[in-house]
Amino acid sequence: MTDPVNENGTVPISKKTTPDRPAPARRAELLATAAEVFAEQGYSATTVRRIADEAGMLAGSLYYHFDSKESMLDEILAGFLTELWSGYDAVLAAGLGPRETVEALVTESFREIDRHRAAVAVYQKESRHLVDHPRFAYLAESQEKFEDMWLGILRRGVAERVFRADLDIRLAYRFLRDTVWVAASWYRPDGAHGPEDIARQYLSMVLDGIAVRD
Amino acid sequence: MTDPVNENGTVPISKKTTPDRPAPARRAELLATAAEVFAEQGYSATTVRRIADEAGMLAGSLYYHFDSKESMLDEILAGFLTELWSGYDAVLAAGLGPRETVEALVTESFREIDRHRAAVAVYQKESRHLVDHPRFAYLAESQEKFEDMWLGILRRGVAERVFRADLDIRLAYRFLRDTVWVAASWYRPDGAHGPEDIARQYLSMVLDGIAVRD
Amino acid sequence: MTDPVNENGTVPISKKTTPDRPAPARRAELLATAAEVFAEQGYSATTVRRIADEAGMLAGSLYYHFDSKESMLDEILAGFLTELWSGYDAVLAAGLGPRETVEALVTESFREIDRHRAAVAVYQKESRHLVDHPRFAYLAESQEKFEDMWLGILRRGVAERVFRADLDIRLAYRFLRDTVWVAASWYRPDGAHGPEDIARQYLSMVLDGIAVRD
Amino acid sequence: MTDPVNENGTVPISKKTTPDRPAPARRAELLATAAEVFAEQGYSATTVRRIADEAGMLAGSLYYHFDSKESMLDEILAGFLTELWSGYDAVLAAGLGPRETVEALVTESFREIDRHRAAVAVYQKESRHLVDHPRFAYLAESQEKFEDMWLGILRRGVAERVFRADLDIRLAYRFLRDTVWVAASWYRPDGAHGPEDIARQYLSMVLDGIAVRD
DNA sequence: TATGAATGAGAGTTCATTCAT
DNA sequence: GATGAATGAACTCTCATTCAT
Repeated sequence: MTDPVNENGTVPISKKTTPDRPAPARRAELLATAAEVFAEQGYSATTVRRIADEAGMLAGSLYYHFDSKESMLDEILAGFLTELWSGYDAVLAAGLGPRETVEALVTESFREIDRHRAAVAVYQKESRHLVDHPRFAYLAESQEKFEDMWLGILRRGVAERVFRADLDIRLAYRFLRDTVWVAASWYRPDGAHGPEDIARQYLSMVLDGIAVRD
Repeated sequence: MTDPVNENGTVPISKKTTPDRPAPARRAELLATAAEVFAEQGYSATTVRRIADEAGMLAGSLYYHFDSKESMLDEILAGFLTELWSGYDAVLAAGLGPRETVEALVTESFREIDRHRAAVAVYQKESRHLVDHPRFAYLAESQEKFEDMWLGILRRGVAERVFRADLDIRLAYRFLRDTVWVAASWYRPDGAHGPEDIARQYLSMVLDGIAVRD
Repeated sequence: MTDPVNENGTVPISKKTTPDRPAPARRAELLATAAEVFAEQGYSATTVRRIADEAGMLAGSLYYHFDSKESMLDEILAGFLTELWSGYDAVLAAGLGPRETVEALVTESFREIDRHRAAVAVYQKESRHLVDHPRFAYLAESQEKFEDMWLGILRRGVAERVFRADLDIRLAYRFLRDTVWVAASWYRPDGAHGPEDIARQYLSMVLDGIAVRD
Repeated sequence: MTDPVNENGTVPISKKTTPDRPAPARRAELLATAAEVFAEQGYSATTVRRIADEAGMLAGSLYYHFDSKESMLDEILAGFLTELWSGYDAVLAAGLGPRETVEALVTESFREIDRHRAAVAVYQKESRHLVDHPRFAYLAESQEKFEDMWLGILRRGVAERVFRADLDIRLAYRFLRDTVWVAASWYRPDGAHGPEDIARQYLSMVLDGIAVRD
């Protein structure tokens, strides 16, 4: 399992009291463990002791690595968003047409689910009631950026007669957004088909529907 | 084993402090309040004091009406499922074709979201990690019934050449299931269009896709 | 089962806010019920609701009859002591010899256990940590009187060569005192032998020992 | 089924938070403190705060060492019984005559009262209503063993013409049993005479009575 | 780096008690 | 006389967090 946090510095806000020096590898492991437990039980229902158990240490020992339970959540979410947007930005920079952009973004999303399922699931579950919390202001920023991105693509698609003109754009946006991310709740990377496979099938349903064409 | 929830919402809760007859109105109010708070903050992050505040009473007073915080959750979820299945069963009994059945079920789901948004949101958020809990065994039963129902309809639809033959049935099932229910997280009943409206647009996307037809 | 409280007025201290008028019979029943439950579970572990359940009413309804849970305990203990001392005083007034007085007192004690087993058991269990409580000052008074009485009898018995001269009087006092009252914990009035029977056998052991005489 | 308590005081408690090895000393101190308070006020009337106060810590801190208030009680009682039976078994193994066995058992009992007065007092006060509780099933087992032991000795003593033939064996058993243990309620180890002293005097009364011989 | 032991705030829950009806 | 609903204080217990070792 790889590390959900990237090279440090791009992680927004998280004030770090713990020294920069000691083993970033251990941190990463611990964050992965925490994400897994958060995903399974929910952030609030997860005890710091449970995470420690899973990591083979005592609860207090986690505080050598992290300021608080909340800062673990922070790092997990920020790491996820940083990585996700780095992928999205690359897609957007490619200057594809609306349909191809949708395809690339959805595929990119499934790849992220594949790589960091737990982090995505945590984001799915917790982001809604975290947006009001000052520390997690970047969630609201990201969501706004997300919304702008999708609405823009959809509008362009409609304008270019690639997407249906009778769509309620905002509804279609929510449909797309949710449809992709809830997959994090059931996706298991050891499945038969990889993320690109699943993305292809999802896109087929989303773009062309499940009904046969007359 | 059949569903442990019975007719009309009064679910078989283990110990009931109050008899069946008196003041089901107050109970219902309190459950609605609890559902609202659970939906907003998550079950675990919700304090019983918060629910009581919202209901204009003291925390301890809730225990005149309910055994525990958990039993409130239980009643909310069981009540929701009871009502949902009563709607679904009526649809299934109507003997419609696959496409019409899908349309009716999705519409019915949005009606349920419209009537009991909070309960649906709670179900969305909490059911995953509750299935292992013996008390909530009926969740697993319901989910199985749900899956069987949808897989059956999809298979029949494919057989009758109403749905596309190239679908991964299990994937399509998850797609349909999640797509509908996540709407509970953003739907607000005071919106411009009612549940039937939204159902119609969702169905249009799901059945025919968002892309223009060639 | 007869009433453990006697004609009112001899009951020490208990301030009564509830009217003197209404049905003293019902009070008596309720006190008997309370004593039974206190005896079984201990005063502290007994909930007022449990007493009410046993009496076929709701917890709040008890407060029509009594000021508080404590005042129930008060009436039970005071009633018991009043009755006990009325019996003891009669014995003491008879002017018997030491051995005969011991026999009469022990017999009287077993009669009290027979009549009001629950009250006696409550006294056994609770009196120790109640003596410091101002409301129950009469317990300390009674115990002092009790001690004086027994020590006097024993000393007289030794002086009159009725009791063994090598006895540690204080130890013998405790021995006699405890020996009798703990019987309340196992005595059941429906047993084969009545209180006089048991008293006789106890006395035989206490006075003459269990070993055969050389 | 044999007694669930094993050799040397470490009783099979269900869930233990702390491993067996470290700091059994602190546990023991805390248990002694708890036993003292339980003995004084009764288990139910004792708050966990009070125990913590007495131990110089905060209430919550107790839960680092013990699962619950109940598990403290459990350890106290099980520890007491373990030690008691280890003493009793040694006596029984010695193969003494009935009178000498009674003397040795009573002496052993007073030694136990001397060493663990609080635990014995707790046992005295609480065991009666705990026997129904599954967790404390070993109390019932111990009581049965106790009864069998005493009845056996008494019967043998009668058969061997050491004890009086006219005794009601069951009554004599209760007499012996209660007579010894209630001493825990007043015994203070700092008294003039040690446990053997008191045992000797008790035995003298029990075996030969308090009356002078004809 | 990690542990063992503790803190302190706050959670869910209980329960004696009150009171309008 | 009794009920139904609520209060408010206190209780057991949990848990994130701290810190000397």
